[in-house]
Order: sequence, then structure tokens, then C-alpha cells
Amino acid sequence: MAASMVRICAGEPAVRKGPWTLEEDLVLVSYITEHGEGSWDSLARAAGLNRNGKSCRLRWLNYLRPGVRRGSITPAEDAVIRELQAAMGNKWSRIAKHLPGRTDNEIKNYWRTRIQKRPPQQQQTRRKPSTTTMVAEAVSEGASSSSSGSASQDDGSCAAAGDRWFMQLKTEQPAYYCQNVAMAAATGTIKSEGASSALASQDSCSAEDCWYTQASYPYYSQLSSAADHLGTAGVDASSATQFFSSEFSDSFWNTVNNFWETRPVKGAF
DNA sequence: AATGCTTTCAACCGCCTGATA
DNA sequence: ATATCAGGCGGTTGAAAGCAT
Repeated sequence: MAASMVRICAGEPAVRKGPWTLEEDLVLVSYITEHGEGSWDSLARAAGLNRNGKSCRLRWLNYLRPGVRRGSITPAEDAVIRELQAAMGNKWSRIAKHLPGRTDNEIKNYWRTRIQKRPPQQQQTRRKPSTTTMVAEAVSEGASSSSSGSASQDDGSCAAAGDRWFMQLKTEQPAYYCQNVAMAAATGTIKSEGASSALASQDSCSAEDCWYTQASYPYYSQLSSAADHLGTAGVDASSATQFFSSEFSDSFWNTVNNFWETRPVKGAF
């Protein structure tokens, strides 16, 4: 849907509604990183967001806030949700307090779509996740998968495919390419063998497997221009690290860290 | 391949509550 | 005591994507 605009009355500026754009996310994250949460209506105005305070609060609490954990509900979490829902009823915010990183909205959706509407044996058959969801699939699986999941199927052909994917990414999704480089540099995974090998061993092996889109990662425009720079300058660990530390602020790294902590894992679906 | 149905989930709506003047 | 307002919460909607026919 194209983001709709609601005109309050003639002569007043329209307030944006509908899906949040990357730019709006960045404005909100940057503002809150600098000034903190609270007073949402005034925050929205002060940040220059053409959104109402409730919308900003919802976006922050449910999707942008550090530590928000998305992706598949684990069996253990499922059991907790069932138990607490039986005990408390639809007190989603209270239930969410027992599931660190989960939001009331997510639990509510999970309950309605996975538990309430279906008998247990019918569950699963997931569709491809939405953009926002793919940003975050898998804290539960992520820690182990990011170190061993793809790597377990990795071999020479995968590395070669990784190289192709990586080069394709550079032209087709420059910001994501750049973010791979940035994070690899920051975490020291670019070693003498170069960025592509590091990435091939830790991530998807083909462009088809890459679900990331522009809307799914932060600082897209900055990363795009940085990708242009690195594309011409070449990439090695020290120059990439130096470049990104000089080019981006702490809030950038906070956002990127959060993104990568919850990034999707190949094979999760 | 085209079409309609189903599922998922991001986001909005409206009510409730608590703080404050 | 009460009016007002902002924030929190639960219910609902609608778009997008998968699935079935």
C-alpha cells in the first residue's frame, strides 16, 4: 500500500500513516538515541517526523528498540504463552514481560494466528517473512547458526557461489554489501583471505537466498554512498574499519549491531 | 498461468488509566 | 473534585505473500 496521508483539516499538514520508511526509522532511532524516549507527541514533532506520537511509540517499542527479539517463537516460548494466557487471559503486555525481547504485539499476533485459530497439528507452513520480519528472524537460532549453520553446508562450491553472490550484491544491493563489509571489518572477520570468504562462510550463498531489501537495513543511503567509496577503494580489514569508524557515529553502530544480532539465518524457513 | 483463498503481521483505532493542573 | 491530556493496551484491519485449485 502506498503510505496514506490523513488530512486533519484544510490548511494543516498531513500526518503520515501506514508503513514506516527507512528514512523515518532512521530519524526516530537517531533522535531517541540522542535524546531518549518519552513524551511521544513532542518527540515526533521535535524529531521532525510527520507522525503522531502513538505511531512513533509503537514503531520504537515493537521494532526499533534495541533488544527487540523477533523471529520464530520457540517451543519453550510457546509453552509460556499458552500457560500465561490461560492464567491471565489476553494480557499481552503482562505476558510479554515474561518473554524478554518479545513484544505484546508479536505475542498477540502469535496467539491469534498460531494458537487460537489452529489445532496444534496444523501449525507451520510459513510463508516468506515480511521485510521487517526478515531483519530479525532468529535470535533463538541465530547465535548458533551464524557460527555453524551455513558453515555446515559450506564447501568449495559454496565459497565460489559466495563470491558470485558477493559481487552481485555489490551492484544490486550496495548498502547490504557495504554493511556486510562494515560488520565483517568491525568484528574482525575480514582476514587475509578477504571479505568474500568471510562472508561466504557465514551467510547465504546466492542472491536468491538473500532476502534483505533496502527497507530492511538501517542507514541505507549512507551505506550506499559508502559502498561506492569502498567499491573504488577496495576492501581490506584495516581500511574498512578505519573508513567506517570515521564515517559513522555510535548510533549507527548501535543500530547496525541490533540489526546483525537479529539478522535472518539461511534455512530458517 | 491465472485466479481466489488463506495466512501472517505491521500498523491503526479506540478505550482505559494515571498524572497533573 | 474534576477536566484534560498523554501514554498504554487490546482488538481489529488490510496489504502482502504463500498456497490451492
